[in-house]
Amino acid sequence: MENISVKPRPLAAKRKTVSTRTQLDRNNWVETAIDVLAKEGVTGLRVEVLAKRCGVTKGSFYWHFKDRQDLLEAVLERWKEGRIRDIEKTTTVAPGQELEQLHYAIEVYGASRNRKGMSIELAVRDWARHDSLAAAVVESVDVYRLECTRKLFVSAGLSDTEAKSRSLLLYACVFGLSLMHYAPFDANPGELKQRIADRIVSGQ
Amino acid sequence: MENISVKPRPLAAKRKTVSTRTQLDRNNWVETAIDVLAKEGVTGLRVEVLAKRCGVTKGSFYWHFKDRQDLLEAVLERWKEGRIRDIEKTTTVAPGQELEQLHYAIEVYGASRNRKGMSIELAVRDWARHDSLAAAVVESVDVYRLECTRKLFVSAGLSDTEAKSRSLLLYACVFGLSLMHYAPFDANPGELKQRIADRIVSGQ
DNA sequence: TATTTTCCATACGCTACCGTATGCTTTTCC
DNA sequence: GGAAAAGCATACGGTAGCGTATGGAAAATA
Repeated sequence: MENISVKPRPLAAKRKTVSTRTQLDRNNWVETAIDVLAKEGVTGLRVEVLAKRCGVTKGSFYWHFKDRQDLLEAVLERWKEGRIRDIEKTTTVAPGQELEQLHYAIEVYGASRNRKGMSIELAVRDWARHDSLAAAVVESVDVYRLECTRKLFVSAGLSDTEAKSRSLLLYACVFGLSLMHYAPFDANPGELKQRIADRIVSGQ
Repeated sequence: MENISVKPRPLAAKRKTVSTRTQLDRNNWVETAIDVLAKEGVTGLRVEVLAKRCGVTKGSFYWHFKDRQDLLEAVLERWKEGRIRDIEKTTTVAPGQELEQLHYAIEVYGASRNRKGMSIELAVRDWARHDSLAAAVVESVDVYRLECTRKLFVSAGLSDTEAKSRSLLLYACVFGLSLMHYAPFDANPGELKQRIADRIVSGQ
């Protein structure tokens, strides 16, 4: 006797295009989550939305994660690690190259390139305004960043307090610029940014 | 024949404490909405939550507003008006007082005082990252702010491009500082801020 | 005072989520 | 190749939120 009710047979090939790309792990989920975080913010980080984006159902999600909070914590942890590595890479420099490196650091954050990175950054910071764990993570990253940049300024010859001030000014300005919409204010934003960067790293 | 099922009679006095403070209008809703916006962000702006906070039900809400979007637009409009007025007040100054006024503007935004205002500011800016109307409002406010501050710098004697640069630096720094968590970075944040403010408005 | 208008409560259907329970495949390991 | 474990689908109950419909109370007006 044949099967009367034939199921649609949701084969693995149905999920992804061709290659039977199954077997998701925590990393895949976290990466996808960070993608969504960049675009939608933390409130867009929904279990069933992520599942659809991964080509599976939430049955899979709850296999890898205890609950939504478990994912959120993993996202924060991963973001923090990535930032720490990035900071170390950006602020490690040969003697004499400190000012160039500072200029470079400013430029990397700005505008077009690293657009996704900045979206994540802003999403996490907004997240931190309503969540104490996220706030703690942001704070630790901030302190680490400020400290690394401070050392660069010190190496460049600035006094200790002035170095602290410049370091804070640098990051405040970088993040501040990223959430302003000043395109119609000036026809040549490139020159403006250059002047601002100079004022942050150069002089006295 | 008496009423078999006697309703609990939800009198007006049930809503607020004593004074029968009924009769909400659009303004009341918008003000409450901005309060919630400051604390929860735009995603916390829920119709039924607002209603509870106003001491009424959503039946009232949908009397004053077409839908949730209608409220959101009213909030944006009101925020914009308030900002424009505030900018005009802050940047209108007697000749010779420009630099003092710029210092004052920086100080007003910073830290403790005007805490709520900055919360709203950040909430609207995050909102603008996912909503084109909010983005347009933020942009118009930004351009107006930048322009007003630019004039102050010009009046203080700076060149036109330098004034633009400083104006942008000022607001970027103000907003950037507001979303950083740098408390453990320095024991004396007051001095740091003072140095930063000096670097923004003074020199050359 | 009677009637309209204003303002709000209540009840309803609908969708989007979360988290759990249960069973079906596929892989792993013996 | 068969048992155990891993990985996922499906179905379910529950909450929160949006918007509509409708009736009732309160205020304005005649």
